[in-house]
Amino acid sequence: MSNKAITFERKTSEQRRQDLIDAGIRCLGEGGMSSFTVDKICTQARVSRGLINHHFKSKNELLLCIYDSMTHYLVDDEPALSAREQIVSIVEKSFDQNSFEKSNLRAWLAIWGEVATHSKLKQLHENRYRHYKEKLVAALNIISIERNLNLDANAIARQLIALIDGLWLEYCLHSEGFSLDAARQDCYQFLQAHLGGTSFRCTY
Amino acid sequence: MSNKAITFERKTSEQRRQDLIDAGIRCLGEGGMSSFTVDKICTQARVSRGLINHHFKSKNELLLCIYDSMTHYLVDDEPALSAREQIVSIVEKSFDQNSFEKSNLRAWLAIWGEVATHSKLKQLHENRYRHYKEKLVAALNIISIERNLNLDANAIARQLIALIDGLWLEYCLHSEGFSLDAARQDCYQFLQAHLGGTSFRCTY
DNA sequence: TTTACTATTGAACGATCGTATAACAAGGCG
DNA sequence: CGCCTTGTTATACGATCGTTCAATAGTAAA
Repeated sequence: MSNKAITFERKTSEQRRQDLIDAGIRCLGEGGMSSFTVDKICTQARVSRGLINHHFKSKNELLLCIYDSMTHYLVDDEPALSAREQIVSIVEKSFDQNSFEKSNLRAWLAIWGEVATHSKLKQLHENRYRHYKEKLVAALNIISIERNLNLDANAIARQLIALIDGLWLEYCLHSEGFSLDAARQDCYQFLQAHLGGTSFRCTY
Repeated sequence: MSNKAITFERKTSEQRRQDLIDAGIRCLGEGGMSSFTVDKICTQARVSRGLINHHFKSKNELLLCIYDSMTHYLVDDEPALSAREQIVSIVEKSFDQNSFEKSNLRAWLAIWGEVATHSKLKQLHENRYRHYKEKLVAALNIISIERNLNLDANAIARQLIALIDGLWLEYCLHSEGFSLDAARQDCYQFLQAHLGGTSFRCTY
């Protein structure tokens, strides 16, 4: 009975969901939204086609779960950090070796392209973005008060986010002459110019 | 004979190509790459489905022509302008009322998502980008020499492009609290910080 | 008017899309 | 063992995808 031929691998629902999420991200990274296909996702996950609709209500729900999975690392708060450390943490996470990788960036690009269209995805994205930006603005305001700078925290946050996303975009679309360190330095140089001092030149 | 019922409108091949290009851009703007469908494009262009493959070798060739059309305005050189004026021109064009519009941005986003995948589109995009960046670097170098600044023109160009694209992206994905003037000011503030003086604060 | 050419339509094709569903396999529990 | 729940496969379905092609409408030249 233990030698009986096993025709398929059986997993926990949660495990299989994660498999499908990972497979979906890989598909998005390889061929964008046009590769985000039930067929291709299930092939990637080494699973029969019908399985997606067993673990997810629809392909769209899978996409939402994928977005959730991809943004999860941005949400975990570390309240123990100082304002400056929080900002540094955001920059470092953005250009971390793991996340700042071609296929991951392409997956992001594909999702961004859908955000404008899908209302639920848009809503989810706006919530994440708001949380992300508010965190940044709060940290900037603390620094502004600490250093008596009278900053326009909102504008700086907007510019920093734009800079980070723009650097991602540039790296994703034409990586020649690009490096993580250069991107990091671009951000710290920007922060230094606005917040003064050498407190952002450091390596973290 | 002049009163005979006209069953369809006949146009020049060139005119019809442009119609299809415009329709394709509109589709991309409305629903991203998943709305870039022969059916929808032809409906937009008020034309029968078969016509795309008469005027274009394939849907992919249409996409390349669309990219060409969308980037055309970036390529036209105006050698009469000074270095500073060239940079100002780039910023102004980027946040011009016509190009900086939701549906246009969404079309760009959709195309960016495809660039990573399609080799021909990627090649075309890299050429355009190289030309664009070189123009910027050259102008920055001139200013650097004029003002004795010893700039890292390459880094500044990279950052400025990232800032512009990132602002586009932010506006496209969550436009709340965004304005063209704010984006323009962000760019000029950035330039002022690096190039000094008040020469980039001006209105153009 | 005839002829040649091109723009246009509309139907058809095979392929692939997302989803629904029936049949089956595996494991827990009585 | 038999029953029940659930993970999994395989197939089928209608819709839509991009492309091809024969037929038709309009225009310009002969």
